Amino acid sequence: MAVTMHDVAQRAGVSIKTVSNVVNGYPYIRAATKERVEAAIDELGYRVNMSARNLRTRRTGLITLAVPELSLPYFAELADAVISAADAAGWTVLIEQTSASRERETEVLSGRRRHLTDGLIFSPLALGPDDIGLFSVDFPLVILGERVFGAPADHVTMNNVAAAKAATLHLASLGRRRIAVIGAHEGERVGSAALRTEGYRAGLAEAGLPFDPELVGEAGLWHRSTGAETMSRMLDDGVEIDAVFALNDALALGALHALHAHRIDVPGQVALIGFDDVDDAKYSVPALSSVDPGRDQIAHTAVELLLERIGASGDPAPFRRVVPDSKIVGRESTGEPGDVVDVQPGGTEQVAVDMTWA
Amino acid sequence: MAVTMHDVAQRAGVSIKTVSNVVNGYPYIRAATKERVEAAIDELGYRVNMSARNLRTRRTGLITLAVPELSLPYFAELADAVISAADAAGWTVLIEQTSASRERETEVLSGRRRHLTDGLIFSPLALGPDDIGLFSVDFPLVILGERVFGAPADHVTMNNVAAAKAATLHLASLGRRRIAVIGAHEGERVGSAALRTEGYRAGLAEAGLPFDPELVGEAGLWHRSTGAETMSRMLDDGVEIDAVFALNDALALGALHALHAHRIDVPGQVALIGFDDVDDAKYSVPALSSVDPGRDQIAHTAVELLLERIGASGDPAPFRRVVPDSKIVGRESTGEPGDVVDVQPGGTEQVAVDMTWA
DNA sequence: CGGTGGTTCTACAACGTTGCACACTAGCGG
DNA sequence: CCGCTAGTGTGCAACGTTGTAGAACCACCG
Repeated sequence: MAVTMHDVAQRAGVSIKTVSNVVNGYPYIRAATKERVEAAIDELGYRVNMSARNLRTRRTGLITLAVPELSLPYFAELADAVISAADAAGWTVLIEQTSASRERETEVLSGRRRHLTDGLIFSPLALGPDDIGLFSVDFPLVILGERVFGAPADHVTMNNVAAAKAATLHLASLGRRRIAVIGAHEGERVGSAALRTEGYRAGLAEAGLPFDPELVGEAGLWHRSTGAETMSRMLDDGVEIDAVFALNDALALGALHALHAHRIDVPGQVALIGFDDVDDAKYSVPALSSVDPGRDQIAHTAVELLLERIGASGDPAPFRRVVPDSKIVGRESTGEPGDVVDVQPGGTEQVAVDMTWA
Repeated sequence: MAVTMHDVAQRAGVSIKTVSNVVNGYPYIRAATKERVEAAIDELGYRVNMSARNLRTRRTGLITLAVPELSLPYFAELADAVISAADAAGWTVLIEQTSASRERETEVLSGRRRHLTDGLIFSPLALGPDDIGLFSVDFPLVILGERVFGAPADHVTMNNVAAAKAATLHLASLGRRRIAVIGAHEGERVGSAALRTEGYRAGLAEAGLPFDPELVGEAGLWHRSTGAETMSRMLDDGVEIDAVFALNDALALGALHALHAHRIDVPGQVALIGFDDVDDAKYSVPALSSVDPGRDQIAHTAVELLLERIGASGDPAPFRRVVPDSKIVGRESTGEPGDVVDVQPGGTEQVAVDMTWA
C-alpha cells in the first residue's frame, strides 16, 4: 500500500505532525530532526496525498481553463501562456474544451467541478449577453473575451474596436480604397465579430472611405477553411478589392491561400492583415501582418486576477476589467515588414458590482 | 459554508449515506426517496466534494498529459485529441508542459503529482534510452514517441522508419534526384530524428540514389524558425536540390518560407514534404504534402491503454507496444494533390516485461 | 528564583465522503 | 410459521492530512 505520513513518522521516530511540519516548511524544527524526517521520506519514497491535503485545507491548487478548442492556435498559445503563468505561481491547470457549444459552456459554469478546482478562467464563445445570469457563480471566475460584459466577475478583454480601426487605417494608409473584411457575423451585436466590424467601419469613416456591403464577407466559424471559402466566394463573385482585413489570423491564412489560388499577388494586388498575431503569422508566405492583442499579458493578468480572488478573504474587492495594450505588427502582407505600431494604451478599470461568496 | 451531504440529508429527512447512495446511482432506493433527495440537492445547490470522495475512493478521475509545449501545433492537436478521448470516458486531463527540459521531464516521472492524478501519458523529448531507469514508476504510465523503447510501460509509437522511407520514395517517384532532408540530429542514434533519417536513407537506397552528406540539414529544435534558417543556409551555400523532406511540418513550413524568399518555385523547382500532417498543412501556400502518423488513433489508444492499466487489479498484464497506421498525404507541394497512400499497417505487439505495482 | 518569551514537538479533532456490515420489511416457498 | 431472498435504509469507521492548542524545554532578564 501507499506510504503515508504515519509510516514516515514511525521510521523517523517522530510524530506524524512533525512530518507534516517538515513537509510544509514549518520553521521551528531542529536541523537534526528535519534531516531524519527527510531521510525517512527519501528511503520510503513518500509522496504527499493530495486528496487528503485538499480535503483538509479546502483548496486544491488547481484552476480550470475553459476554451473552445486547443487545436485552434490562438487558444493553444493562450493555454500555453496560462499554464506557464499558473505554474510560476505554483498552480496547476486543468483544461476543459467546450467546442463552443452552449451546453458545454453552461455546464462549465454550473460548477460540476466546483470542488475539484479553486477557480475558473473562461473564454466563452457560445454564451452571450442574454446568458449573463449564468455568470453569477459562487466561485472565483475570470472571464476572457468580448461576448459578455458586465457580469459579476473579473474580466480581461481586448481593445477590439480601437485595434480593428487601427488595422483598417493601416491598410488605408497604404493607399488601398477597396478594403474587404472577412469573418463578419451578420446581425450580431456582441462578440469579437461585431466589435471588430465596428472598428472596421470606424476606420473606413476616418479614412474617408465609403462602406460597401459587398466588401463584407460573412464567416461563422473563424477557421482557415472558412477564411479560404469566404475569400474564394468574394473573388468568384468578382468583387473588386485591393485589401483584406481578416478578423483573425486563421481566416487571414485561409484567405491568403485562396488569393494565391486565384493568382493574386499579396501584397502587390491585395494587401492583407489579420488579428491575434499567432505564431504562424511570422512564417506564412508572405509573412502576415496582424494585430497583437497582447496575449501573454492577457494570460498573465487572468491568472493574477484569479489567484487574487482565490486568496482573498473578507470583503470582496470590486470587479475589474483589464484591457492589455494591443499593437499593429506590420509584415510582408501589407508591404511594411518590421513595423510595429502601438494602437492605444489599455488599462484597468474598476467595475463596481456587488459580490458575495459563500 | 459549502453545502455538504449532511445538509442535504437533513433537508430530505434521510441519512447521509442515503444521499451518497442517490448521488452514486445505487439502485435499491425507493423512487419517492430518490426524488426527495434530488429535490434537496437542487434546492441547496449541493455539489459533491471531490477531495473527500477522492480521499475515500483512492482515485481522482484525473490523468496527466505531459508534452513539451502546447504552442507547437502537433502537441496542441494531440492534447485536443487526448482530452476528447478522456472526456468521452468520463476522465479529466491535466496538462504539464516540460519545455523539453531534462529537469522537468524527470520531475514528471518522479511522481511529484503521484497522488493528484491516477496516471500519466508522457511524450518525452529530452530523456532518452540512457534514462530508461527513470521510467520504472509505481503508477500507470503510457509512453508516446520514439525516444525510449523497452521501458516497463505501455508504449504508443509511430512507424517512423517506414513512413520516412515512404515519404522519400514519394519524392523520388516524382523524378527528384537531389533530395535534401531537414531536421537531422548529427550523431544521435535514438528519437524521431534518427529514425526518420534512417528511413530517408533507406528510401534513397531503394530508389537507387546516392547518399550525400551535403543534403543533410541539421536542426536541433523542430520549429518553423529553425526550418527556415536551415533551408536558407543550404540555399546560400549553393547546395543543389530538387526536393526536400522535412522531418516535421513546422520545419517544412519554415523551409517553405525560405524557399519562397529565395524565389524558388514549389513544387516546380523543389518538391517538399513534411511529417505529422498538422492542420496547417492543408492551408499553406502551396498546400503541404505530409505524412499522417495517425494522431487521433495515437491519442485514443494512449487513453485506452492508460485507463485499462488504471482499472486493472490483480496480475499485471504484459506491456504493449502499439503502432497506428500512417499514411502519405499528397498535396500541392509535391504536385500530387489529393493522393493518400497507406504506408504499411501498424499493429499491436506484446512486450513481456515483469511489472509489479505497489 | 520566578517570570517571560522563543523554540521544538505532540495530541486530538476535524475535513466530507464511501465501504462494510447490518437492521428491518415484505413476500414466498416449504 | 420458519427461513430465505430481494428491496430499502442506516451507523460506524475509516481515507491521510492539517489547524488548534498546548506541553516541555531552554535561555535569559530582573
